[in-house]
Amino acid sequence: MPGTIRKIAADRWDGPLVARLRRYVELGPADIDDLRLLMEDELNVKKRRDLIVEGYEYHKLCFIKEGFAARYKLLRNGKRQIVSVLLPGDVIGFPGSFVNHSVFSVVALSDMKLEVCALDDFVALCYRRAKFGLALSWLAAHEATMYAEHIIDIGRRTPVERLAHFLLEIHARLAAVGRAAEREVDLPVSQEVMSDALGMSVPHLNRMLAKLRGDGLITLDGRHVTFADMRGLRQLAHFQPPSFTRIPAPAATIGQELIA
Amino acid sequence: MPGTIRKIAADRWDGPLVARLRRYVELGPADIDDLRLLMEDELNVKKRRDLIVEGYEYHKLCFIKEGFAARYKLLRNGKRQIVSVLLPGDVIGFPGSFVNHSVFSVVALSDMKLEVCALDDFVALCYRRAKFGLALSWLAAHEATMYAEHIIDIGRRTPVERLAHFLLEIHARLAAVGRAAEREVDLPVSQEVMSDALGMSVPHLNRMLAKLRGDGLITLDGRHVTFADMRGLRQLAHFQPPSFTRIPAPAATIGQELIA
DNA sequence: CGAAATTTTGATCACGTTCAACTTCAGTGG
DNA sequence: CCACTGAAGTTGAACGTGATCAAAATTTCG
Repeated sequence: MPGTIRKIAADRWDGPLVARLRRYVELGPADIDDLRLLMEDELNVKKRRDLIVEGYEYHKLCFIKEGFAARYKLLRNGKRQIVSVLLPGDVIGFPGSFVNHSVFSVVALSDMKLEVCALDDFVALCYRRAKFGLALSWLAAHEATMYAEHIIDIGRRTPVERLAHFLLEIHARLAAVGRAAEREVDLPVSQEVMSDALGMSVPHLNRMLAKLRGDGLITLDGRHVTFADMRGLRQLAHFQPPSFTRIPAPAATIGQELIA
Repeated sequence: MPGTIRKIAADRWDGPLVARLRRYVELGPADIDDLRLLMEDELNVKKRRDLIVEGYEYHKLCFIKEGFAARYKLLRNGKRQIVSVLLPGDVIGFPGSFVNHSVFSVVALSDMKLEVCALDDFVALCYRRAKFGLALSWLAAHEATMYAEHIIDIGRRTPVERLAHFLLEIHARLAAVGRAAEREVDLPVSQEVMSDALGMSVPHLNRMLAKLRGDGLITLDGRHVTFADMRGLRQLAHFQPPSFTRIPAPAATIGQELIA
């Protein structure tokens, strides 16, 4: 692998954004420099703060460096449905920044560190370097896949299965960014959040948690989960993490990386 | 508006794909030509045929010219959850073509006409014209928004509300491609499909349909729905269609279109 | 230490599933 | 032309699951 020295230099700034995009596409030093220049701001957000409020305009992309958040909608009857739990490496502002009036709200579930850039600036970069537009599409496909799995969860899985699936998903996603060990996780969320994500009541969620424990599939210590029987849990949840293709390199312009 | 003659010529071929992408971005004659060249095939598919089967590789994008389909997953217990109903102008292969082994299946709900292109070819085009990569992102954001709304539906709306929301969504989407009148739709799907989409049993769906009829919100004649009280239905369903931003034009290269 | 948030447990009951039978309708072949 | 078939829609009765409400136990945090 040539150019090692330059590569390391550019990597000095490697936010969660770079790590995330690298799952889909090769990024050279020039790419990373471009990305860094895009960032307007490093933002610190306190727990329980609303980041995006339904009905307002919001045209930024925020990349989570640290902390957790939830994308949700509040219904007239006071019920809340959480659409997705956001972890380090995830993007806030998708898909909200693409519509005129945000349809969902996002709230910080813990203190957070974010990197912010304007959507318009990102789009401008995409025009200059098409690979970023593609990376955004891949990221969107990833997001959509998780949403779809969430639909399956809520629609046709029983409450225990749902919970099992949720635990495995969170574990897999945290492990993918190096924040979880092989067979354990610290849950980033309260039971209320889980129940709002999984479309059930808090007491029932609690009982299902107890059931998983009783069946010897997990052990619990506060919010620390240990997967006692990963196989059994996976089977119960029908869990199989999707593996994403990488974006093909441009055919005509091989070596573009080196020029940059 | 200059260049009218060329524009009309190019517009002669305007599949549902062009109409769909135009919701997000300006397309010039050169763009449309490029798109047309991409298309490998026009495909006819019979009702009940599987288009994508879970677990297999699939790396094409299909644009629906005519007909309906459903993206779904079958669970071990025999239950089926429909993730989304696909209408003319929609894309088959998203997000399935972005993962190594498709997680969902797609089945034709009616006879269909499709335009097919290879994902790799589309990606190659994106490298040449960045706007297509962005268009794909926007389309993906649109898809993700619908999925998210579907999660809300199943998770926290009551069965009647869910059904009402479903009817309104299908109506709005069909109207957007000119296949539905102001206050009526021909449902493209059976009650079994609806129940699998909404995560309830067929009998219950049927009763909720009867309830909407009884409450004077809709009238039914076979699969022809007339919205007797659109306001009331919208309120019941908390329905508000998202409106999408358009992709900003490239700042530096105004007039790029003319060169092409 | 006091106050608030979170987790746990219990009792009751409505809602929606399940299963079953029956109806209606479109297509098909005798 | 009508009987046959299979798919789709409709209705009913019984059961079980998970929501709801309430309260206690526990932890976290100001």
